[in-house]
Amino acid sequence: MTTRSYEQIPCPIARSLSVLGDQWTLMIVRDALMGVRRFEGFQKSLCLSRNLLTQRLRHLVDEGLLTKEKMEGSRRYEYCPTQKCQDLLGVLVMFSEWGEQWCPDPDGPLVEIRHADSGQAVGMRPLLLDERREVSPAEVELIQLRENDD
Amino acid sequence: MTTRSYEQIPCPIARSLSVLGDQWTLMIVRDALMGVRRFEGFQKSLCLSRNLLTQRLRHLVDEGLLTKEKMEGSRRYEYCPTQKCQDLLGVLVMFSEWGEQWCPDPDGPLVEIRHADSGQAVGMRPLLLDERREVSPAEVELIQLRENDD
DNA sequence: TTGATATAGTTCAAAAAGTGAACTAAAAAA
DNA sequence: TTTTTTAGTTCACTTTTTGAACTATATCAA
Repeated sequence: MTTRSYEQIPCPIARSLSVLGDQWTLMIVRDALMGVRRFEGFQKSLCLSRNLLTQRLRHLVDEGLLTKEKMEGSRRYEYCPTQKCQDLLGVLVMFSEWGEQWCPDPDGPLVEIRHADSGQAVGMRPLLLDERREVSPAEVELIQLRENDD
Repeated sequence: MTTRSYEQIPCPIARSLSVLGDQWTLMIVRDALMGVRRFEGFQKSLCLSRNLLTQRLRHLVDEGLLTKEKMEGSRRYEYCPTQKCQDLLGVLVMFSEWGEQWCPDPDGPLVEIRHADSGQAVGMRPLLLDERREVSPAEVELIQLRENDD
């Protein structure tokens, strides 16, 4: 299902996409990071077929992005995002920024990225990691260090 | 092909993924941003079937992420990333950072994100947009403003 | 100019994956 | 206790993807 040819390509982007790069996984992660916890919640939010949802949730649990935990005071389970999953927030924020810019919703933004404490607007911006100084996205390069030797 | 049920979900992440969220599109974008320009280049780099590559390149041209341009001094064409495509660099950087952190390559990083002028390491970090101040990713929230009413 | 090779696709059959609807079993609510 | 909700499973059907072979230009080399 989510194990592709490009899993072999020695590149962190390829490795990420071999875990996340199918049609539904990132949408499930999105829901999980917005607070959805249960099977029916994901299914109603995304309208994907129930057997696929079963597969995808299992995949996310196997990959350590969700844990299936017994709910307190109940015998039912809920799917909780792990740190590995929460660390995808930046990816989703970038998708959101790109979507707002290049395929805007006529009714205005639906999702907001905010600073939890202050409620201020937050964006992901390129920063020189040692100086902690912001630079223009146009000055950022993606460079492949070695050749893929397979 | 890349037109999904969640295209209807009024969310910029969903809209982005309805354009980019299939198995190969983001890998083609990755290649394009690393300098690949031609059909055989993408095909050899990614080892995807040629007919799918044809479809995906057409899709990317239709969506305005690549242009098919005549090469100077030749009658052949090349696929060049547009600004819309270059604006996906931040998405790829986030995938790369996540991949390095959570599925590291035993042989060390293969892709580097650098400041073009100085060669310094760059990362995408959450910034309060008005103050231009960096905040912790843990303090960033993704909030859905309205309900999806379909 | 000719022949060889490289490039950019197309075509098609087989395999894999996704969809949608119906069904099941346990848990929770009335 | 009966009903409803939840969390799946099953299965037939459709769509996508794969892989291999084929085609038609374009470029190169002699």
